Amino acid sequence: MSYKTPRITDVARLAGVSTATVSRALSKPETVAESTRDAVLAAARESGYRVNLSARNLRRQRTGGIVILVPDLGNPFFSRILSGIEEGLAKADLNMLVVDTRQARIKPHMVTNYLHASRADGIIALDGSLPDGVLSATLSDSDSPPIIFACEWTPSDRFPSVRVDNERGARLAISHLADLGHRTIGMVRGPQANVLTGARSTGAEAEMSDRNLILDAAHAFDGDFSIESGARAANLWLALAHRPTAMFCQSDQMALGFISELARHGLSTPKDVSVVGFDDIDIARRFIPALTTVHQPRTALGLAAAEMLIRRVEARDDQSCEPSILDVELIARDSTRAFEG
Amino acid sequence: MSYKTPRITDVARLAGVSTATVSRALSKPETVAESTRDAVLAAARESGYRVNLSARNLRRQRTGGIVILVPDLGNPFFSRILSGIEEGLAKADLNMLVVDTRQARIKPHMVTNYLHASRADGIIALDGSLPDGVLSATLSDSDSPPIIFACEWTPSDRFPSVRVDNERGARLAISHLADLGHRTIGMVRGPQANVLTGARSTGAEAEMSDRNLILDAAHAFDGDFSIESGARAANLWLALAHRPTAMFCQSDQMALGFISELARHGLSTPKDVSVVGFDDIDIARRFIPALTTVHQPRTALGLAAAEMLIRRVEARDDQSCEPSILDVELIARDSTRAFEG
DNA sequence: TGCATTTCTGCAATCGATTACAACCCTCAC
DNA sequence: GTGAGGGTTGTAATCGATTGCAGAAATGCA
Repeated sequence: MSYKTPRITDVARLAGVSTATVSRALSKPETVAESTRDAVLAAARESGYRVNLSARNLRRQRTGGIVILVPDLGNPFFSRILSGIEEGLAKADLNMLVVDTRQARIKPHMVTNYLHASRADGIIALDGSLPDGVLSATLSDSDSPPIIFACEWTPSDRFPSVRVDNERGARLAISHLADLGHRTIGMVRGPQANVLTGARSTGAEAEMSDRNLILDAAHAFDGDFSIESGARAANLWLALAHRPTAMFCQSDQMALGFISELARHGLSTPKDVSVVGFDDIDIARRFIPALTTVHQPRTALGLAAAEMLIRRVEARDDQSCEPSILDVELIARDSTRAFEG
Repeated sequence: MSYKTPRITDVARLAGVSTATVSRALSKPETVAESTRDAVLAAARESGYRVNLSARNLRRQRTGGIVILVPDLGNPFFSRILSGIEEGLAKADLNMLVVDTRQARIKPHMVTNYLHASRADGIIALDGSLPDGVLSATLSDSDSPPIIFACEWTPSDRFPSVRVDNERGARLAISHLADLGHRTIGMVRGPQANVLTGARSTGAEAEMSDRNLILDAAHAFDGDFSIESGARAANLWLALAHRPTAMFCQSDQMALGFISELARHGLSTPKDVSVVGFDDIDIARRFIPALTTVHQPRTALGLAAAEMLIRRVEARDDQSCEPSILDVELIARDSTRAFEG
């Protein structure tokens, strides 16, 4: 005994009205007489009616979904951001379509597929390094849905974005180390082309120069924000003849990898070197030593991104492109200590 | 100068054929003559045509999306599983709709919304603790899409699932500690009602009893798999008059929280207590000390779940309900050592 | 050449809801 | 009593693609 899903005509028949009335009673209740509305609602409940979203979306010319482009889903840095995004989207009854852009880097057309209005009503990109071709296609195609960047952004900055003040964060990190008396400060950078790497490097170097410190090129290592790249940097650091007494790692993951690898070689943080991270991921305050780092409000950032996007989806003419910049904060914990010259 | 998105009729006109032919040339190329096909493809390329998914889905009675129910998106444990799922779904050209079920616990109807065929073609639940009402509704409603569980499962086990052998994992953990000479072993459990808690507790206790060890009720603490609940357990452990010399924590996060909190009180692992975790999250091998734990193949698990679901979506009659059980492995690292009586 | 297949294509119905428009019923004021 | 105007409701077009069916064209075979 299997029943077909009830359709709007079934509800209409049951309530003794037309489908138009059912539709209105359900989505614009105030336009329908109370008695009719009650009858419709009762019929809907009785039959277990649920609107068919494909049909609604086709008619309304929308999809009810927002695509989230994530550089690497396996990276826990993104999980709280996604959580914030989901919270924001749920309010507007939008779904979150999560797409990992790693494969997409190889096959740009995979991403292009998502940047189309029939797939999603909007896009939140957590990945600033999307192929140029993809984005320009998006810009020129009048039919592509609004896109905004969160955390990262594009170098050209032609798209709206929500992010933290990365330069200031980096300055805070350097200030903290300099205030502790460190004079030779090294750095583990993110990927060369990454906008975050650029902003954090700029901020760090500006602060150092304000304080008459210089960044020795031999003390700056390239990483990719991952734990293991931090560990690799540690090995380079170990090989140095003159080691910096403090390190600014541009992500917590790299900081943890760095500290961990040093520990394997018998060196301890902060005794042998002070380390500052960036992000304040969940494990940072529970690591041993607890990591001094620059806090990013990740959930709030995701939420803000969702809200900004919703505004654009609802009012497509709002073309103001001001990035929304959230504040960062240095959290001093146990991975840094005063330099004892 | 803004162009409307081309529709199938535009392509048809351009290629000088009917919409039916365009549709076939695009989705069943072998049924169309080669010359016609070429003309259609050329017209499609020229006009920048992309199929409207709402229309296709309406007609085909599908949605192209799979809903993933995640207990807590902020928890990095899930990120690699999601990554595996995404990989599996992408092959079948299915989207991943991620839903956080935290709010849903308060508002069950929110979840019910997702369990409907017009929303998704299938469901992967990473949350075994969904309200009973929700699931029974799903079972009885012939129109709800296939659902499978990954990692967790339902106590009744009436739904297919993909998971690891949790009992065996727990036995491995206890064996490892017992082999190291520990005779009093404590435990930090997950939430009371959770199936994982049940299986891991059962396995651990079975192994202990096989070895003539007993679990003192005072040595078993309740947690919720989170870092902070591990830290709370550590404080209870500290208050104990007779402390177990080894602890089995039912999640890595709890193990890390436990070790971290002890460190704050000046105790060190494994010198003062040996600790085994469960999951092998990314940070485990980089924690200080590196965490001994039971490895779960999380990406593979997500991938397997996606593939199993795809099979069910494509052949709805396949009602075999055998859970697929993946293997676990104990990874001995530095958080455990021999008991020195 | 003539008839039977096979291959290819087009017509038109269909998926299920939304909504512009028109029609209707009331009430109320003059 | 009549017309204006507000409130409700129904009719039917529409969103854009897919596909069953039947007809047309091409091919095979005797």
